[in-house]
Amino acid sequence: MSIIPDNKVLDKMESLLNVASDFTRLKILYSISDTEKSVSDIIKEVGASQSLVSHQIKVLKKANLVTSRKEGTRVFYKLADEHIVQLLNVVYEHVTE
Amino acid sequence: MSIIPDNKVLDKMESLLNVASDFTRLKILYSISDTEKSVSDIIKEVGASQSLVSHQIKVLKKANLVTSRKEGTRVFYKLADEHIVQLLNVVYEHVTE
DNA sequence: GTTAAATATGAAAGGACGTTCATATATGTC
DNA sequence: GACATATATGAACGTCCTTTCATATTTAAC
Repeated sequence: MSIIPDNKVLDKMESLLNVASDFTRLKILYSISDTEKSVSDIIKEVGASQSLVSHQIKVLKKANLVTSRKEGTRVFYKLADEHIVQLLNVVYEHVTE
Repeated sequence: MSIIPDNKVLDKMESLLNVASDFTRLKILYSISDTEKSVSDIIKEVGASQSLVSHQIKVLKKANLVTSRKEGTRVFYKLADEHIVQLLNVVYEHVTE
């Protein structure tokens, strides 16, 4: 793995890491890591304001880290794929030794 | 993994991801992922200015992602541990499908 | 159609961050 | 000591981002 990936790949890597590197967004990702959850459930579990959670979910959605499903007035979100969990795990392992 | 880690752990995760989520720093990490390299070698391989590379190495060092060894006027840097490579790999896999 | 609940959006403030430029420090050589 | 090379540091500028506040949109119930 001695070769530096080309700029296009590095750009995408930077974006993904950037999206993941936020306190609130990390909480949201963990909160929906086992099951899909509605926004109000996420708000309760994460303990942040409605507006903040909504804004950050939008960031996660735009980066394709989460997918959504609408049901009445509620919107359910879940992780887009298993890579996210792997990423969280690797980082978790690193910081907890 | 349904439970959200406590704030102390999340803070550390946020920091690690933050440090990793930069174009120049990613390049530096890749550049020393196989062997230790001197700053001047890193500068050549990464293609950034001396000042920028030095500043960003400092960030990596402060976050304990790299370790250094001095030899005369030169300073050699290498990755601090294998978790970093794992992190890069997971992210790389994700963005290249 | 009004009201209430759930979610999304826009603007604005404040701080953090990447980069450049200039300069400093350290080490080796003559 | 003077000089050259390698690396580090500090200040400054512009830009991006997180968060809050206020408001809009959507859907269901009555």
